[in-house]
Amino acid sequence: MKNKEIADIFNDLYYILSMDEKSKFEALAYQKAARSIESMPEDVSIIYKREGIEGLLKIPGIGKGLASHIVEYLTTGKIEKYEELKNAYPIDFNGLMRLEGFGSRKAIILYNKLGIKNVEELKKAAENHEIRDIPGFGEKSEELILKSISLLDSIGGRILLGTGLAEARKIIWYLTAANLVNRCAIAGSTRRMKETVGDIDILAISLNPEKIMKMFVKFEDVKSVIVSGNTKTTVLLNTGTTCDLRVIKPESFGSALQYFTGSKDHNVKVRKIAIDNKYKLNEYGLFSGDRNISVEMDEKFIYNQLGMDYIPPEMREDRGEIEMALEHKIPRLIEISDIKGDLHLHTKESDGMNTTEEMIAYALKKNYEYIAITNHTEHLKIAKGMTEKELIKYFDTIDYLNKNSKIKILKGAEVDILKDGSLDLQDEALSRIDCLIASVHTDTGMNREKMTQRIINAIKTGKVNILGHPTGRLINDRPGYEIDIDEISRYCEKYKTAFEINSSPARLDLNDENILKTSKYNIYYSVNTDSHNIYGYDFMELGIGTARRGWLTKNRVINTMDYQALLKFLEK
DNA sequence: GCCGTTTTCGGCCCGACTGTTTTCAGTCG
Repeated sequence: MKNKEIADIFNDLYYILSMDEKSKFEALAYQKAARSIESMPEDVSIIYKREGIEGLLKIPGIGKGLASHIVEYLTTGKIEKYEELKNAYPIDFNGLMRLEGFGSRKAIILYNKLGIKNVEELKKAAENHEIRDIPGFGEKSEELILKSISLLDSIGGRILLGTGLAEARKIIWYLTAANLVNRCAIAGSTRRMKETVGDIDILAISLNPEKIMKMFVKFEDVKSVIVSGNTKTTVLLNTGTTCDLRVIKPESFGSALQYFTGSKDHNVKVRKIAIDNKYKLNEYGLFSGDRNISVEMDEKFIYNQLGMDYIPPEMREDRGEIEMALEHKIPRLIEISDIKGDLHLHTKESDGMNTTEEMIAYALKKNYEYIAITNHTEHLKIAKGMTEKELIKYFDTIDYLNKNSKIKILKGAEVDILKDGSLDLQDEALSRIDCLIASVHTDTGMNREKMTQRIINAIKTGKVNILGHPTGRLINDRPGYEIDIDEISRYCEKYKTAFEINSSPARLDLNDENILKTSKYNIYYSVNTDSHNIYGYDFMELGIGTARRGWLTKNRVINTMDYQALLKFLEK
C-alpha cells in the first residue's frame, strides 16, 4: 500500500514546512493531501496505472504539484524535495508529535539547538536539564515533556467504548448532582459510539464556570490536571485517558455540541455548506452576519437550517451521510427500543456465571419478548462446552421452563465451527435446536482462503442461523482472522444466515466498516450481547451503536422481529 | 500548494490556554 508511505512523507513535509510562517499554507496543503490519501480505499499506484496523472488530480487536495510528487515516488521510490528537507531535518516527527503540548516548531528548535531527533533523545535531554536553557523553554517545559512521555507510555492506546462511555456518564452524574450545571452532555467520539475512545469530551452549561471547573478537577477518577481555565479544563483520568470539560453559554449549546461531536472531516464539510449558504458555523453558533440564529440549544436546527436532515451522531464520519442528508434521505436508524430479545447468552451450564433462571429473570426486567440460551458445544473444552447428551437434557429443562414463562426461551447453542467447517453437534440435538449460532474459536491462524472456505462450509450445512462474532477480532488485542467478507456475504444471503453484531465491548464484531460493506447484500444481522452473566445484557447499547454506525435500520436486524416472525426466519 | 456559481488571485478557522514573557509564541481541537 503506497498510500500510507506517501501520506507519511506528506505529513513530514507539513511539519517541516510549517516551521516557516511564509510556507504555512503550503504546509497545510501537504497535511490536507496526506489526510486525503490516507483515507482512500484504493491505492494511488493502481489509480495511476489505470488513469495516469488525470486520476491523481481527481483526489481532493491533490493538484499539479503534489500529483507530480506522487508520480515521482511511484516511479523512483523517492521525492527529491523531501529527501533534501529530510536531510536537513532528520527528525522523527511522527513519534514526537504524539507528545502532549509538543509540536513541530518545538521539535525543530530543539533539533537545531541540541540535535534532538526522537523521543528517547528528548527524554534524555529533559532528564539532564539541557532544555531549560533554550530560549522559549524553561523548567516547566522539561517537566511537561517528561510527563507527556510517561503518559504516552502508560496509555499505549485508546480505551474501549464501553469503558469511555461508563466513565463519561459517571462524570456527568457527578457534575449534575452538584446542581451547578443547567445542562450537560457527552460529545466527541464517545457520542459517535466509535469503538475506541481517545479522549472523553463533556460539555456543560453553567452560570458558574469557575466553581464547576474547581469541582471537576477534584473528581475521584482524576489523576492529574493538564490544563485548567474557565471555559476548558483537561484532566488525565485513572483509566489512562484524558477528559475535556468545556463550559458553554446557553445560546451556544447546540452549535458547541455539533462542533465538538465531530468527526473533524464531517464538520469541515458541514461548515463549508454553511459558508455556501452565506452563514458562518462555529462552536459558538450559526451566524448570519453577526447574529447567532441558532439560539435554540438544538443541533437539529442547525442541520435543518443548512438544508439537511438531522444526522445522527453515529453517522458523522463523512462517509456519504452529508450528501444523503442534503437529499433528505437519512434513514431512521435502529434504536435500542426496537430490540425484542437477545439471541446469544451463556449460563452456568457452560462458561456463564448465572443460572438459566437468573438470566431469564433479568431478561424479563429488560422487557424482552424472547431470549435464546446459546451455550458452547463439546469441542470448546476451555469454556466447558456441553456434550450432545447434556445439551439434549438441557433442552428438556428449557421446554419445561417455557411452560410457565412470560418470556419465550429459544433452545440454542453456540456451536463451534471445526477446522474443516463442519459443525460440532450431531443430528439429534440439531433437530431440536431453535437458534443456532456458529462461531470459530480454535485454529484461528489459518490463511484467508482456508478460513473463508471453512466458514462457507459451515454455512453450507444449511443449519446456521447466525454467524457468531464473524471476524474474531479483539479490540486493542488481536486483529481477527482474515476472511473474504464479500464471498461469505453471498453465502449468508443464499442460506439465510445472519451476521452477528456482537456487543461485547472488546468485540463489536462485525464492526461498522464491515456492516457498511456487507449491507449491500440482501442479508440480515443479529445484535447480541454474548452475555456470560446478567450484567452483560446492558452492553446491547454498544452493539446498537455499532449497527447505527453501519447505517442499519430495524428491518435488517432479526431480533427486532416479534416472536412469530423470528421463528419463521430461524426455520431451516 | 490547492482551489474557484463570490475569485486564475487571494484566501486558506481561530480562540483558548500555557509557559516564558513582560506582549507573545506554540499547541490544540
